[in-house]
Amino acid sequence: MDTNANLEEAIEVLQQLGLKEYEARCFVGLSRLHTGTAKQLSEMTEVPRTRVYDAIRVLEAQGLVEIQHSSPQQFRAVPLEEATETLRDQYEARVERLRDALEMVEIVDPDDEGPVQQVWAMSGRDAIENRTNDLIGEATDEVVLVIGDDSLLTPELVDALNGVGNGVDLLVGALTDSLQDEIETAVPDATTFISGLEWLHGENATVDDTAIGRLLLIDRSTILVSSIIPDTKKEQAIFGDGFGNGLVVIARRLMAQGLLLAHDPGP
Amino acid sequence: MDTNANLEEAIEVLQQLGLKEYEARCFVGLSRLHTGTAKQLSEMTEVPRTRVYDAIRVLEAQGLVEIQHSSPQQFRAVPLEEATETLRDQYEARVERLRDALEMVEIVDPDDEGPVQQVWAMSGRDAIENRTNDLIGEATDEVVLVIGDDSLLTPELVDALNGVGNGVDLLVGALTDSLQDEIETAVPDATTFISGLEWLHGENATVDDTAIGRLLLIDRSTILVSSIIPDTKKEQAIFGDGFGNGLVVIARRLMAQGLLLAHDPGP
DNA sequence: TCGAGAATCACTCGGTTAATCACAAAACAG
DNA sequence: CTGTTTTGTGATTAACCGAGTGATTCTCGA
Repeated sequence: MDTNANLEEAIEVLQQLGLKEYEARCFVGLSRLHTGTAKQLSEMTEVPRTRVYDAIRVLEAQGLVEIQHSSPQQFRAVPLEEATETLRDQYEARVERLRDALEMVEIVDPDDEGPVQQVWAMSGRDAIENRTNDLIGEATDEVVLVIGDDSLLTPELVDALNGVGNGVDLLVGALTDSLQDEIETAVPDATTFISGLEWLHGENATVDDTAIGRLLLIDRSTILVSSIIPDTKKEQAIFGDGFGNGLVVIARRLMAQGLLLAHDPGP
Repeated sequence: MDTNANLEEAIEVLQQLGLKEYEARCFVGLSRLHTGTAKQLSEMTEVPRTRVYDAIRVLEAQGLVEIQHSSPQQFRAVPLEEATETLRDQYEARVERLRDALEMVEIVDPDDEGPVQQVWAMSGRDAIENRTNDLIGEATDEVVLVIGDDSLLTPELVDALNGVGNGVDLLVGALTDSLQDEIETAVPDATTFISGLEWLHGENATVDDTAIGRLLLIDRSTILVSSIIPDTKKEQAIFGDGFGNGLVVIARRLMAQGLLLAHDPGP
């Protein structure tokens, strides 16, 4: 059995969550021992015995393990559900504190407003998805969206699409029939189409090894284009704002040539 | 105005969330600048100018800032709501991964079951609260709960109390009339009382500067007692399991003397 | 009382981060 | 076009923190 990979995975994630290596190792060690002494833990987790105590103390302070003050001391991990819930609580509290602190502060000097020709770059799947959904929520006239990968059609995206105002046209393109079907059932109000942009496919990728992930055009004045690096699966996006923006102009031209299959705005 | 404290708070929390000092400083700097160059940021945040670029790159990769690739480069922070949402997503994903990995692994050797005389120590408000709620959910006969501090009566606790099975007696004690009233309206099924344990009050604290936070007795065989260090507000608890447990025995004796005002189980 | 294991403390080593410097490239003024 | 300033990158040094190890004190059972 490959339980070992899971062990390493757990240790790694715990470190990402802020634990030190010894602490992480001790916690997963206890998770499978259910109850153990420093000696047992040390043997199982390869943590020097003398350091087990420090690690456990930290874990105890975080509410992840319990200590029995006998001799020898006994340790045991909190049940998994409790542990994850506790971690979650911790995090929520932190994010909340951050929000409050920054809200109190965001009052700043509104300096000059730079040129309108702005193209911003951002990356990270979650961040791009959040931005996408936000933008859709702010649309007042039209949303054109092309989805380049099935995994991008998340419940949150569906919610955002279904939540647009009444007068907003929804044009959603997909690359495959099956994805188009999915969209049609999930977002009944949307006009769907199969994208004419064959270059969205990874198979047709040119020299640069990237595939288009999303293409979003809001009210013909804001655009977001994301690409996905096939190797790392990382998503990165560029984001243009303003009617006169170069990117936006290009997008409009694409539409005019029928590539995005938009209908002309009526008289 | 004391906006400075908020700045520091934000920086500190961001570091707890895994960012380095420079990254945190740059992010809060951008949060109040809304858009700025490396130079501006450097002056405002005391981050060496030449290091701003690295920090920003990391932030960009995490989806917290956007970069405009002009010269000079312009940076701007993602809107606060998006940022917190992104951080939340990140964290949720991690906790999820942890849960999955540990679930695959928790199959372990069920060693010997030690003595029944077990007293475990744990600390951390969230962890203790989670344990409290779990224990209440597992009660089959009786729940005796004394709440020593108003702030401990959380919505989750109320849910747990209202969610117990039908045959379970609920006895909830408070220290003040007002708290008792709160409990009565929030948990109609509970029999409430004013605790006769005056020593729960912080005012009456003895030499050791601690006040009792919660006292929980489940089915007369499991007990949890928590105390709150007045200085640090940290909560710590001891937790005893098993009918023959010394702690539990003490608790039952307290009840027999009427201090916990339990009714005797009928014939 | 004594010895063996248990627990704590004090220290070294190595890697990471904070901080500074040197330099190349780009923008800008004249 | 040229020299100067600003911007961006890379290399280098210094301070810090965590991983690993040994010495010391404590606890328990014989």
